[in-house]
Order: sequence, then structure tokens, then C-alpha cells
Amino acid sequence: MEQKISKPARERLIRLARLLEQFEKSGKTTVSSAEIQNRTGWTSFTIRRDVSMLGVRCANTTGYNVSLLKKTIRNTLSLGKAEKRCCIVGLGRLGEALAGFSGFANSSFVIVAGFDSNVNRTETLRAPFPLYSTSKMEQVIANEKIEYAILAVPETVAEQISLRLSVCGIRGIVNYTTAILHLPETTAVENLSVIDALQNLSCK
Amino acid sequence: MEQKISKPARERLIRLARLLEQFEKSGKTTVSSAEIQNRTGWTSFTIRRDVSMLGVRCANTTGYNVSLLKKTIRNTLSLGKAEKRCCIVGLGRLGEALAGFSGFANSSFVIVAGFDSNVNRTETLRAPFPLYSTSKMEQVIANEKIEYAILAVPETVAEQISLRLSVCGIRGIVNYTTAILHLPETTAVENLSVIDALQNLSCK
DNA sequence: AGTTGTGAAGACTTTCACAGCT
DNA sequence: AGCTGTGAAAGTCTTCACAACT
Repeated sequence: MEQKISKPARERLIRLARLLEQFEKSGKTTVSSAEIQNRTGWTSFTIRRDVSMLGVRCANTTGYNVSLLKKTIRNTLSLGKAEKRCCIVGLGRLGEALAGFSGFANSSFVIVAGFDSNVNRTETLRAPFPLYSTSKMEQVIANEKIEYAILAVPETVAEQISLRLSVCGIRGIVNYTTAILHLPETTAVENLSVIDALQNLSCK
Repeated sequence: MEQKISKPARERLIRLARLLEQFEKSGKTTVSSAEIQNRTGWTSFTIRRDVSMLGVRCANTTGYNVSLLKKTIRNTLSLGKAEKRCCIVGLGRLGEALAGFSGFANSSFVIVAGFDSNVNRTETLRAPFPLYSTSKMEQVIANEKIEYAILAVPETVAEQISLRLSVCGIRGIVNYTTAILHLPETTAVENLSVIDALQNLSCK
């Protein structure tokens, strides 16, 4: 059965796993695709199709077994297994906010380094991980075995920095800038620009 | 010709408009779909199809006219026309960073209010727009004719706050939390959770 | 009885290939 | 001559409808 799971399906499953975790905590043991539809807006057809892509039966006549389905999603998509090492590049207001974000604690992602071209900032800022000058980026990424980067630099330098990250072998970049990053396919990009998001909303 | 433009096409056109602006500033007057492909990774077929959806011819034998194409995209998608009024809900580290973000200046989005349930924070924080207790949200949104909200509250309250925003008639929410927001279709949602983004990258 | 799992249909998006335009 | 614009094909994703399972 085991088939490649499409990107839209993966995105939903990732979010579904988190929803199931909530259900689990609140003591819910079983959930039907119809209930998930009510809670998320995704149709029950789509949810059943997504789940069937996992290739493991997680349901009986009362619906899905909450913790089994959660576990199956996390295993199949390798979520929450191994620790994945990340860095933050650009420690302006946004980078600083991300450095203090508590939501990483509950995930398998660990921030192990921060970079900024302004040495003053790397020396002044307090963070639960070491900060370096951007000039040391290649070296630190290699030594620390960093796989993912969160890019929060000014738009004007986003392209060149992302290229350097790609050359270092970074596997994925979360791009907070509006810059269009076109990189070798060894480096994936997820765009999280607030302006793009607002424009998508407004011309809907 | 005038046809509904698909969501993927809209997303690309929004970003393309920004790229064209860069080109315009650098003095480039003409660009071919092949060049755009090199710069963005989208295929030239897709770009030509996207542009043809605009229903206006923006090209001649040397390629697209940069400023004409930019203008056409912005007009068709109503980008950058009227000022669109936004608020930030949740003034923790991330909300604060967004409040100070300079990138809004160059866009048609204006932040006109901030909300937080912690009165201490709304009184202490400095921002270029007024801050209010979340209890005044409904009232301020109506008075100020706010259409879009940027949601940066703790995960636990994201759902209920988003529902209140929807009831107020907010047209779109940029959701920085990992919460799954399911709202009436009068309120669109764009999800920008960093954890989701990282997980999407890692199980690619 | 009630829900899932899934083949088949349908809708949507991308890619191809080349006519057509300037 | 060289590019775009687009009908048609291919590919992908979602929806439907119902058999199958417990």
C-alpha cells in the first residue's frame, strides 16, 4: 500500500497529529472523520483518504483510535522522533522573538545557534543558545550539524544568505522575508511572509 | 477572457509583482518568462499561463513589459490600491516584533490597533498605534473599520479569540499559532506557524 | 448500525507543443 | 526571429458512492 503522500495531505496530517494530541490530553479516545471535519473544515472524504495513505488501519466501527492514529502519523512522517537541529539567521526584532519562543520546547526542533551580521547584537542579546557573527555561519553549521534555518534577515540580503545556507547543506529554510528564494532542490523553502499572507487574504 | 484566477496562480502573481518591482528599480524594462523561471523556479509555462489569466496582454516579442505587467497584476488583484486596516492581537514577543516591523510601510496594510489581555502590557508597550485590552476588541474593530487581524496569542486561546474576530466581521486572519482555526467562510485564514513550517520541511 | 477504505468520477493545475503575434 | 498565448494532454488532488469491515 505504502504510497507517496502528497504535499497537501502531509500538511493536513501534520496539523491533524497536533489536534489528536489535544484530544488525547482531554481524554478523548475515539474520533470519527465527521467530527474531524466539524473541527477543521476539511471534508471527511479527504481526511479518510489522507489517513488511508498512511497504510495502517487505525479505526474500527466507532471511528479512529485517537492515540493510535496520532502515533501512526508521527511515525510515518518521522515527526517528533529524532531531534532536529536548527539555527536562526538574523536577530532583529523578529529573530529575537523567535529566539525566545517557547513552542520549540514541545517539538523535536532545537535551536542551537543564532547569527547576525551586527556583532554588537550577538554580544548584547541574551538567548538560550550561542550567538555568532554571520561570517562564522558555514563553520558553525558544519560543527553543530545544523539541518534547518529560520531566516529573519532584511529582505535585501535574504537571497545571498539563503544561497550560503544552501551551500552549507542546510536541508530546509523557513523564510520570513518576502524575498523569492530559488535554491537547489537539496534545500527546501517554506515561505512565511506576513505581507504575502495579508495579500493572499485580501485578494481572495 | 476574464476568468477566476486559481489560488496557486494568485500566490505566484503576488510574489511576481514584488519581483517585478525589484526589476523596475534596477532599471530592467523587459523580462521573458524564461528569465522569470531562472529567478523563481516556476516553469515558464506556468508563468505564461498565470499571466494570461490576467486577461491583459503585457508582452511583445522581447518578453513582458516589466512595469506594465506589475501594474496589471496589482490592478487585477487589487493589491496596493486602497489602504487595508489591520490589528495585531496578542502582544507577546512575536506581537511586539510585528508591531515594530517596518515592512508594512511599503504595503497597503496599516496596523491601526493592538490588543492584549494583559493590561500591564498594553500600558507599558510603545507602538506607533494605540493598544487596547482584548475586552474592547469588538468595539475598536467596529469603530476603526478594521478588516484583517494578525493573531499572535498563546495557542490555548487562539480558537476562541479567532471566533470573536470572525463574529466582528474580520475578513481575514494571519494565524501565527499552531491552532487549527475553522471559521465561517466570511473569514479566511492564512497559517504561518513556524513549527508547522519546520515539520513540512523535515518530512518532505 | 455505523464507520471506514477505496475504485471511479470529477475538478483543478501543470505541462506540452506549436500557432500566432509583433 | 523570438517570444507569448493557448488548446489539448497529462498529472494531481478531491469528491462521490458504496462495498466491506467490525
